[in-house]
Amino acid sequence: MIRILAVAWGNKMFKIGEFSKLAQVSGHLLRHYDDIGLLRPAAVDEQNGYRYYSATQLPRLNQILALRAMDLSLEQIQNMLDGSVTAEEIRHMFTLKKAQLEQAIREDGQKLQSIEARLQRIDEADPAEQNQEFDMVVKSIPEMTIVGLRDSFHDFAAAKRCIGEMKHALDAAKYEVGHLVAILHNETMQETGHELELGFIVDSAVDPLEITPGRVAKTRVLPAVDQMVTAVRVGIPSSAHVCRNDVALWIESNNYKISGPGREVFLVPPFPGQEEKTVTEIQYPIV
Amino acid sequence: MIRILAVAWGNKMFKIGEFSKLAQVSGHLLRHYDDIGLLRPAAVDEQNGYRYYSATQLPRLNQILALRAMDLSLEQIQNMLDGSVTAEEIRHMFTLKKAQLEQAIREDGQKLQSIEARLQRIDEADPAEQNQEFDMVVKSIPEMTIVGLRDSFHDFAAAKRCIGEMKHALDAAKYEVGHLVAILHNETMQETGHELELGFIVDSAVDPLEITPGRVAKTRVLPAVDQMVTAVRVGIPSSAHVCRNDVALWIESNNYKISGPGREVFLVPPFPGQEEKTVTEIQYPIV
DNA sequence: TTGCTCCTCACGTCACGTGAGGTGGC
DNA sequence: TTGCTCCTCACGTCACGTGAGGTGGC
Repeated sequence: MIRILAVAWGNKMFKIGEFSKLAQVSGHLLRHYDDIGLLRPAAVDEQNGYRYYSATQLPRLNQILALRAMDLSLEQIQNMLDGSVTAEEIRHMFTLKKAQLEQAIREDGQKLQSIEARLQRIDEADPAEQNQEFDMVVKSIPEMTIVGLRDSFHDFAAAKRCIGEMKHALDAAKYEVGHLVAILHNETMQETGHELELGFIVDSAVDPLEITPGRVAKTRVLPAVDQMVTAVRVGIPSSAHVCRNDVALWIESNNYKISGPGREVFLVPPFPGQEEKTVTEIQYPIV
Repeated sequence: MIRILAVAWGNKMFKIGEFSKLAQVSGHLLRHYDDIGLLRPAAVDEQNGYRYYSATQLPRLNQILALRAMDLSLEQIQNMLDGSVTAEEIRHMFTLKKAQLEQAIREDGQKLQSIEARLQRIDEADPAEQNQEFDMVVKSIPEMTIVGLRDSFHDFAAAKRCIGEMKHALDAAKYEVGHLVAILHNETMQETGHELELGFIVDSAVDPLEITPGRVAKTRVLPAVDQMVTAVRVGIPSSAHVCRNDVALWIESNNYKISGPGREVFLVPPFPGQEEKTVTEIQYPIV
């Protein structure tokens, strides 16, 4: 009697529903693993296609689940269990996955910080003034070449005049130029006495060009920046400091630090009567 | 001349390629956002379907990118920018996302720990003995009812005898029973003097049943366990302590703590001559 | 006989990336 | 004219979940 039971138990096969309950997984998962060859049932009824699993397959299923819980792909798991990769390769897979997880955690931490900063600003903001949001985007900016000059400008009008003269001279010399870029070389964001570098983006170096007596526009290569906070605003240029303040605030509350001079790229430059249509991208390199 | 330029600039439209370079995104992303209505081009050529974007659309694109960088779905972003959700709902979305990110970070931290533990074991292991791996899976176990008894057993044979008697009595009483469960009530994993609870899983409560004079099997409800480490092994029961050691090691190196008595579920019970086919699931509740 | 379980498609998920195959613009 | 850019499908990604529609087993 006992012996009969023993044999029955020893060969006991589970239908997919029973086995899935044993292992706490869905039947669909088991069918999926069968489809991709990750865990084949111990037996399949030829007639009706029923899958039969043995309890001795539980360790393998658990192995799969354990590796999956470490975020390995099913393909990686399959290779590991098939023994088609060496122990050294397995070690490498784990090391790689470890690095990926560390990266993911860092990135999620960043996201978390921006959300926290955002929530704080929502709570602080006067509900009446649902302020025009300047959303910051961090991106990397490649190296670019500009032709221009660096000088100290007493006020905004002086800079504007210089830009006009420079554009005029460049047009006269038949140079094809791109966007106007202003680089803010004074650390403090004060209203007057700006130390600015003004230039136009060009494809390749050009010869120095005298704008007015004593003022010469030269080619300079702006270095690539790996992490640049970026905000685009539409509006008159003289109100730009408001946006710059927002950028500074954002940088602070997202735990970054400014690592170099800021730039302003005039995507749509200011023109008489159309100043409010000016489109500027404010950029600050950060770490 | 300048005025003409001004008008030209003010209306300047970018083809998708130019605009995508400005914003540092792929053309495909822009087409996708057009398709789902998230960012429609300022103009579309009826003839050839060319998309034309204005620089004034950059702020919106940047908003999208900024929100996307916080892991919000495009659908959520669309609702936020359309103003079809209230400020309060927006706050809620951020709060929810914050919680999700915190959760993800915790989970990734766990995964990281299991991988680190695994790497350490790979490095420590004797390369000769590519040891039979017992992979641990953490899952939650629902409440279950068993009929059985608790006693102190001097050795394994005594427990085995008791199980046989119990099964016999249950069969005689025509009770349908499921798997055999052993609950290990002594903290130290010593070899002798086990304080054990032995029982069979049943669907519902049964009347107390006298097994041998003085020994009565009673119904008891095992509490559900939220986090249970689980390992399945195939092999003779008397070597189970090896696996239990592995479980303990795993628990320790994954920074968990045992929070209650361990269980052993005999998925395929030991039978004479078939002991090596025994399948056991070892379970320990953890926090 | 009646549920219950099992089966095999086939589509949906999420935010695009990667071609295929073709046309318009300078 | 020749590249270059643009267009619209359509499929792939990853690990299943969710039915649809039908059959076998006790």
